[in-house]
Parts: sequence; C-alpha cells; structure tokens
Amino acid sequence: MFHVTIRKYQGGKYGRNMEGCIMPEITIKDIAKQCGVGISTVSRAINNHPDINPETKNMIMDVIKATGFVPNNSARNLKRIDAKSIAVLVKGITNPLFSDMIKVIEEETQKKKYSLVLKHVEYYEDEVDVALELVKEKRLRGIIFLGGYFLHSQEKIENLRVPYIFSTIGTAVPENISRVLYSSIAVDDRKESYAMTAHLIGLGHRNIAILSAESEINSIGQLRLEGYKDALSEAGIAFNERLVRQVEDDIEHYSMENGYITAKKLVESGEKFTAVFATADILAVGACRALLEAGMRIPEDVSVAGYDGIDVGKYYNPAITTVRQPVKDMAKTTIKLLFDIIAGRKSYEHIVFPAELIVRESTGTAKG
Amino acid sequence: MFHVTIRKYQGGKYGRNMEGCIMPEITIKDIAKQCGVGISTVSRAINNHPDINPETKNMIMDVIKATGFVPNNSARNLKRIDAKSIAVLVKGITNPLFSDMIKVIEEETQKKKYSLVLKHVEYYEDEVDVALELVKEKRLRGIIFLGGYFLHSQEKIENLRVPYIFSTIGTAVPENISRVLYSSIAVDDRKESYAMTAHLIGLGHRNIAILSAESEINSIGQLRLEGYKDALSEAGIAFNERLVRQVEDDIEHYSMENGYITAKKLVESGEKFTAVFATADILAVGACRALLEAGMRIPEDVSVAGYDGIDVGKYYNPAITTVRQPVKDMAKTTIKLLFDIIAGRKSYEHIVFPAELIVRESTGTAKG
DNA sequence: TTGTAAGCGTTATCAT
DNA sequence: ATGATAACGCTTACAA
Repeated sequence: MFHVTIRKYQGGKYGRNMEGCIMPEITIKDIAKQCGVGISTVSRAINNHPDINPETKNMIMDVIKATGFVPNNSARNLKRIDAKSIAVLVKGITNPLFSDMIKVIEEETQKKKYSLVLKHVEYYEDEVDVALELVKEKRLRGIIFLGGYFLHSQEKIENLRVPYIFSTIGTAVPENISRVLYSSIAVDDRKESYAMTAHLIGLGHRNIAILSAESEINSIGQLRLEGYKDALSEAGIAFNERLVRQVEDDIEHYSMENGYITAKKLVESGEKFTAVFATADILAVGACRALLEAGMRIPEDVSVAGYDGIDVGKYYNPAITTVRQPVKDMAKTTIKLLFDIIAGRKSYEHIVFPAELIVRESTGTAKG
Repeated sequence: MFHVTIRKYQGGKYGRNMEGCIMPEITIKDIAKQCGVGISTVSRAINNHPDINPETKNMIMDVIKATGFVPNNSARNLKRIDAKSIAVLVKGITNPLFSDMIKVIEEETQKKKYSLVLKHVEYYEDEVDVALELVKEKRLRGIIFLGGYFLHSQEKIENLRVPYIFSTIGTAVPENISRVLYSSIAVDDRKESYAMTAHLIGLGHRNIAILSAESEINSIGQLRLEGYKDALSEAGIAFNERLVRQVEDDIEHYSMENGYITAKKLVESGEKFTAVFATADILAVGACRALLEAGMRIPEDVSVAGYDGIDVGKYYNPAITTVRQPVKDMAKTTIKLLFDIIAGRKSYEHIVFPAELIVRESTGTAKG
C-alpha cells in the first residue's frame, strides 16, 4: 500500500470552517437577491413554469449555473403535496434476479413520467418501517417490495396508505394479512420445485439430496422443500431427512460459497445420492464445484439441478438445469399493476406466474 | 398467468380519497394535541432528549405507537443542521465487487454512529449532480463514489463542499481535476494487467487474445489494455490488433453474455491464439463457455485468465486464474480515510493497493 | 409577468 | 420539565 500524498486538512473547503462550524449553503433566496427578482420568480425558473418571461428565466438560470446552486430536496418534498414517485424497497441487493427486475421497473416508471426511489433495506431492518418513513418523506404513490419475509402485523402495514405490491422472487407472501390489503406477483415455488424434483425422479433418481436455505415457515426455502417432498411422496419414495441439507447459517445463505460448503459436507457425510437439487442456482454453482472436487462427474455420476434461471447457470460448465422464473414478465406485470391501482382502475390482484423448467447439461439419467 | 383475484379500487385506503385528493398525514402536532402536551415535548420524546419526564415520554410513545405516527424525514433534514451521515454513490449496481465494499462501509459507518445513505446512480445520470443534490438534502458529511468515469469539470465538483473519495474499482480516477481536491483508493490497473499478461507469456503464450470492455481514454478497460501492451512489448512480442476484441456495445458491457459472444466471435474469426485474457472475471466465464463449446479444452488447448477476483471464478470449472483486487481492505481504507478527513486529521490522500495474481486451473503452458 | 406571504413538519431557542 | 415561537428552504396561492 503506497501513500502517494498526505496533507493536513486546512478547513474551509468542505462546508465547514476551521472550528468545524457549518457554513451556510446557498439558497433560492440568495439567487433571488443576486438576480434582483423575487424568490417565486426563481422558483418558476427552476421548475420551468409557463408564466415567466423567457429573458428573466435565462438570466436566472445563468446565475444559478454560475453559483452552482442546487435546490434542497427536503424543502421541496416538504412543500410538495404530490411528487409522482414510487419506490422499490430491495432487501438483499445481492440477488441477481433483482437487477433485472429493477431495470424493467425503472424503464416503465420513466415512461409514466414518474420518478423511482430505489431503497436498499438491510437484513436486520424492518422493511415496513422503512416504507412508512419513505412514504412520508417522498410523498410516494406506491411501493414495490423485493425480497424479505413479510411476517408483518396487519395493524402496522395498514398505516402504509399507498398501494404496495410484494414481488415474490425471494419474498414469501404474507399469509397473516388480509389478501385485500395488498397485491402480489409470484411464482408458485412449491409447484415448480415439485416439477424439478419430478423431473429428477423421471430420470431414475431415487436418492435426491436437496440444498435448502431457510427454515422459516412459508419462506421460499421451505416452500421449495415442500415441493420436493410432494414429488417424493407422489413417486412413493421414502423421505430421507439426511438428504436435506440446510446451508450454513453464519455466512450469506444464498451464495456460491455456501453451496460449496454444504455440498462438501453432504459428500463427506457418506450419505448416498445420485442427484442434488440446489434450491438456488447460486448454490448449485458452489455445489458443482464441491462435487467435481470430490471426483464426481456431472451428470454421469451425479445430477445437479438449480432454481432461479440466473445467467451463471447457463455459462457454467456443465450448464446447469434450472427452473427459470420469468423475471422480466413479472416485473412488467408488477409495475403495470401498481400504476393500475394508483389510477384507481384496480384495487388489488394476486398473480401467479408459471416458471419454466430448463433442462441443460447438469442432469442425466441416474447411474446404475 | 392466473388471475386469482381482481376487485375495483374503492378509494379511501391509500391516503387519497375517492376524488383522488390527498388525505392529510398525521403529524407531530396531532400527537401533541392528542397527548395534551406541546409539540416540543413530543419532539423530545421522539429524539430521546434527556430533559423530559419519563412518564410523559412513555405516554407520548404509547400514543405514537397507537396512531402509527412516523416523523417526516424531509422536515427533519430541513431543520437539522447536522445529520452525521455519509453517502455511497454507486454507478452500476451489477458489479459484484461493490456489494462487498458496501458491506464493509456499512459496518464501519455504523461503528462511528453515522448513518449511511446508499444511492444508486443510473448510467446516464451525472453522479456529481446527484451528489450535489444529496449533500443538500441529507446534510451529508462525506461521499464515496463507486463506479463511473469521472470526467467532471473541476468547477462543478468544487461545489461539492464535503470530502469525497473515488474508489477506483470500476472507476477511472479523474485526471483533469486537481489532485488536492479529492481522495482516491485504487489498484494500478495497468500494472496488474501487465503482471497477468506477463504470467501468460511466462507460460509460453505468444498469441494472447484480450477481451476489452471500454474504449474511453483512461477507463479501466483502456488501462488494462495498456498493461497488456506493456507486457507484450517487453517480451518482444508484436502487438496484433486482431487479438484485441472489444465487447458488444449494445448489451451490458461487463456480463457473461458479452464475454460469451465476444469469445465466440474471436473463435469464428479464425485468428490463432493459445490464451485469452478477459479483463473481467465475468467476461472470462462467458468466454470459457464459448471456448468449451468450440471444442477447446481449458487449459490444455487454451488458457483463460480473468481480472477482479469475484466468487464465480473460484467455483467455475475450471477455476479461473485472476487478478484479485483486495476489495475489503480497500473498502476499509476508504471509509477510514473519509472519517479522517471529516475529523480534520487529513486533507486528502491517494492510495494505490497492490492486487494479487491468483493462479488457478484455467491457465497452463502454451500448447505445442 | 412578477412579488409577497403563508405554509409544509420538524427542531432549536428561548422563556416559563 | 415544558410550551411558544422562530427558523429551515422551498412551492404556491393571491395580490399587484
């Protein structure tokens, strides 16, 4: 590590003087004074109001540019009754599916001349609390929740007096809240997980290990585990508890590293299996590596299946069989629904999208 | 797509009544009235000020909980002179390196009892404009820029009167701005790229293709290309323009898909090569897939090297040789430096971190 | 077309 | 310990 330059802070440069006191920011008032006009005229210039003399406006804009004045958004939001904006609250920014959804939502929001507030919510934060604050602060017209568990009290969520939609990619839809209070866009995790497991069974697999990431009831992880059990029992295969492997709790649940560690432990446990169903592609990648390192060939010795349909599964070697969630369609529907509700064309809606089973190179007929 | 439930919006539920008019939000005034106290007392209760009767406070807090009152942040920010908060402006949220950096920055910020504003900047947005707004709105004490190009005017950036740091992971440090105005934390892209290329040359490779993602001068992509040229000329290998492959411009530059397409085109071009240096791991993954599909073995027939040190390279099959950027250390140094500047212990600093060449399975001696 | 003034919902400064 | 009241920086009637 090379320190190229160091110099002591001299003060005055950073909006605080030598004593650490805050220097006054430049305001609309200063601009008005400097232009010799009233503040409302400046305001009109900024917000390009129709009734203002173009010359006056130009003059003001020049001064604004020269001084580098930027209006204070807090003051604006405070005063403005209507901001034409919506927010996306993202819990777990790591999820690669979210990026795609956000991109779509951004585009559609812009088309509607709305502005989008994107807010990242920490794992330990309560997303409804954050939403509550944001609604007041930014005068939001609607909210989309991406990620999180949603076991919130109906009482609390009722305070959120704008339309909100839960997008169930990595989000368990609240079971404890009246369904007329909210909207949701989801994939039937249990059903799709069932489909994948059934596919594996159809390939002749009997000992299918499953890598599961959550134990909370109604969580995505549990739902996918249920689907796995459904397929097993339908095929008359006894459920073997030892083939259910929970990922490590002390590192990021949905990560390649966790898939690797968990699969490695599975191998070392000595339990017999001919297929591994990782309930997320990102886990599948790590799992593949662990299996490969253990000297197993995929899919000749062991089949590996994922879930989600993220890019990496397609480019991995071998390409990983997966359940693709139609994220773009879901995002489009989500944003359309939100604007429908805002416009009063609908009240709420619960939509379930079908996922797509994509068979790639990582799954094959059971050995022996 | 199954529509489970549809009902017409009845109004009244969402902070707007039937006519679409906004319903008044509950304010501190309402709480004061309902509690039979003055508003300043409520304010004291909310901000747990010392001089308030515990009983009064409890009573007020009960009412607040019951009514679901949430203070308006815009009003708070407007009035508050000092917020003890800093911001991270992220351009290109897709970069997996950023997540790690942000995590570290978040932790350290919390330790200092500061709050962190995380702001996602669109590709087409000017990050300095966004920063300027945010500084006023949130009374920020400092800013960290992650991603972006930074060819900003000194004039404009001088208006940013809080300390700011450019973290050069996916960011080209501004060359056109006086170095005393800002701080930077970086890896020497040219040098590290040189090192990787030299490693490949040491393995006997002479025809090394390079996958490059940007053509802007001083961009990360260009710097890495320069390093490649440096190594070539040092080894007395003639530079072959046809081995330099720019990624597709109309899709996301740094993506597996783009690595795949670009490598595929390289193969189809018929140009001879025994190694591919992808200037980002994410490109390397796509490139590997394309090479594999073309029937080449890695590293027996062709070596592949990446850059960045992201997780996927470690778990890919084969594991990808890379230049690891010490993101966590860099993040730690970044946040420490920012707080040093805020506290007046330093003025500015330019720090260059060494990267680490990690040789994995994807590179080997040149064929033939 | 322009200026004046009344808020927006807080916090901070006074008195009390 | 508590309550008025004046800002904070802006938008928006309303008046000119």
